[in-house]
Amino acid sequence: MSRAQPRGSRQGRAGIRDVAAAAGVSITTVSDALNGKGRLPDATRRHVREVADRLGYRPSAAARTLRTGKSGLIGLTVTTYGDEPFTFTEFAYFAEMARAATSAALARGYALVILPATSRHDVWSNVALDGTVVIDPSDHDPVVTELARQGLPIVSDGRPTGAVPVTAWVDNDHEAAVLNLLDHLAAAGARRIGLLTGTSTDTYTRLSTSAYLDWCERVGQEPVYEAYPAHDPCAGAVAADRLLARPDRPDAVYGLFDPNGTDLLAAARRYGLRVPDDLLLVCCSESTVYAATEPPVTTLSLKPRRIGTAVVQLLIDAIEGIASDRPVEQVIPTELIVRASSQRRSPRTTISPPRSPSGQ
Amino acid sequence: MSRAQPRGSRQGRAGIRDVAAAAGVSITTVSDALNGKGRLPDATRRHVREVADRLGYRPSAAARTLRTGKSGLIGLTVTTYGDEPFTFTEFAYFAEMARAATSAALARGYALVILPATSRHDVWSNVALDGTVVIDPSDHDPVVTELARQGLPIVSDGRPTGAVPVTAWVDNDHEAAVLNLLDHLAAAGARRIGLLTGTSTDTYTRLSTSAYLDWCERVGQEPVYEAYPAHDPCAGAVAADRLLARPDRPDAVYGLFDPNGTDLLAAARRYGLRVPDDLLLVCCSESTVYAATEPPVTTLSLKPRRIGTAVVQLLIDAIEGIASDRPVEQVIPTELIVRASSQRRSPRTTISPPRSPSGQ
DNA sequence: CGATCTTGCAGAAACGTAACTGTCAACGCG
DNA sequence: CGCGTTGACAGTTACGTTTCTGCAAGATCG
Repeated sequence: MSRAQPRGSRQGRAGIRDVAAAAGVSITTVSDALNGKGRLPDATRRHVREVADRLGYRPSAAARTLRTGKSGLIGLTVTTYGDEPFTFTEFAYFAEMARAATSAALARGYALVILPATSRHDVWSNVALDGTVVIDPSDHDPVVTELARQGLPIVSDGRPTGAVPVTAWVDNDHEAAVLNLLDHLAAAGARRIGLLTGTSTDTYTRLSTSAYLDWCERVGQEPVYEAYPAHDPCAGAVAADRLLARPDRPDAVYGLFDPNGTDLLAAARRYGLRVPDDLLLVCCSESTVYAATEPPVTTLSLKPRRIGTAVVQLLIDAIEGIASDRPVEQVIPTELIVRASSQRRSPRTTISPPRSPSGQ
Repeated sequence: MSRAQPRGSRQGRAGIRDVAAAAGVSITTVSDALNGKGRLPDATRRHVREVADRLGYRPSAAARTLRTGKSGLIGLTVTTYGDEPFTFTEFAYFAEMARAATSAALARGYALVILPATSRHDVWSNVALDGTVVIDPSDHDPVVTELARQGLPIVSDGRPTGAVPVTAWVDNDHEAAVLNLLDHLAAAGARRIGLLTGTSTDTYTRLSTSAYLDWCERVGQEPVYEAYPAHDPCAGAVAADRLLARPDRPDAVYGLFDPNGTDLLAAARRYGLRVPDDLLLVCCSESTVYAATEPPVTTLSLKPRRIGTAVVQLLIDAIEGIASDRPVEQVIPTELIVRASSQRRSPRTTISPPRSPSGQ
């Protein structure tokens, strides 16, 4: 008894052995009582729990992680375009997605760590992760490669290209979404549909653009598009202007990125084009501002909340070794929220009461 | 796939003792060589480093955290309104702030963990934090109290009210910002300024509203305001409509929340009010869409990037015990971005009678 | 030339927890 | 009455680091 004396470390927080001493039991009993593990009478369990509460005992997360090999942390990696750690343009999408992902992780007892793909390696290796969500991984992302080499589960938002070794992925059917959207515009009377796209090579931009080109070829329309670096908001306004200034000006435009809607509206005003009478408009956005613009703009929603939730569920299933019935390759349907900007005959009166945005 | 098993005969990844064995040195030497700690000749350092690389050795973050007591993780706590883990309305602000915070943390070797204030306690105690950023802590936030009891540094975005024990805080001078903004509107010709505010009791809403009331009393104007639950985007549109439907309709409005600008623009159109001729408009927003609306809307920016950076710098200073010269209570200036919506002389209007009270 | 100092490294003690392996009494059973 | 069984714990080891202490061998010095 005198041998196992609690050292003079009264300074720090109460440890498990302080609780054991105060409760008059062994460390094992405390651990079992608090974790509901061993076979103990309820009286002992209650007693230990009460003493632990009284001492304000909190188990050390580091020690638990070291012992069990599970940290309860999952990484959220964001691809980067500029020198900033996050994507700027897709941020409404990312924000919603991250929000849903955090929510879903939390519900299962995990926390999310934000880790830009370009971050220094020492930061990555300094945090114990149980797995990672990767948003739109590039072809030979060194971070993903390294994580896979460590044997960590990886789930990506966006289907992986090339040899990216992911455990599972979730994505929209971008091609189908674009084709459907272009058909919608054509049905509304568009004769020549233009595209506002990006110069980067991420999957979303690439698939959407090639779907547009395919569609053009199918219906025999000459492609009319402008590409700009999507991370630069000013470049988007300039590109919108350029698109409407072309001699072969389109009578309908689809913008791939969130701010394209307002930029195109502004450009249309500058050229005296009425929307939707002279120009039909659709853009991909998760923002609710397009419900209240003049006119309201039809948007394509990628359902980031569903994606964020699905990605996290798949990842945690993989971490916990659960043989879930969820498919490891999930395609989330998109939603076209049709508003006045893509309908030739607008039924809206100017005095209609505000409507709640559909979706969700 | 990659089953390059070093001769350590250990099942998992290579540990420090595998490196030591492979390099023919002791564990101490490996640790010192990799961390640049002890006194070793460069030859040994290089050799150890090379062997570690060859084995793909990554030190265990959990073990390091357990030993050193530092995890390199800082929490980012977000107050919650609804059942979702994040604030919805202030999300543009939050997104920018979180982005800057992540960036700043990363630059100093730390990573950010997103932890909603309402999360279950076991998640909080399951992650080893070195400190926490708290956004707009409420009066007796149990999470903050618990973290403070553990002796963790806490820095808040928004000055703490009551007895919230924070190490430091960063905030805007909301009162000054609102007063300045109202003066700006009055100088532009506003006779009766309305306010679109929230029903929640967070510091931002409270301070801004009381500043508005103070200003009204000072200049002798009857307050004209509508309050709505800020987390509900639909309620915002309704409240904007109500505000302009009042018999004592204001000729200028300040909206406290991000979507108020587009909602007010839409409401003004419904009532046939021209902006800025019949109605001056300002809203608090970090969004760039207001540069491209019709007309462009004057916005108040709270400078979330500066706040996020400042908060993280203060927190890491406190964690590392650096006696920095930074003040522990920082006030970040706001910026009023003046656009057409708050200026009476508009180049586009040709024959507008000044202030015709009712539209149509 | 012995005493002291430096250099270069090895041994071992923590860090706080979870889990495996005893131990000891009470108990049922043939 | 002997014997396996079970309940209720205690002892101890291992997780993978960092770091404090120790200890030879060579360098320096009075």
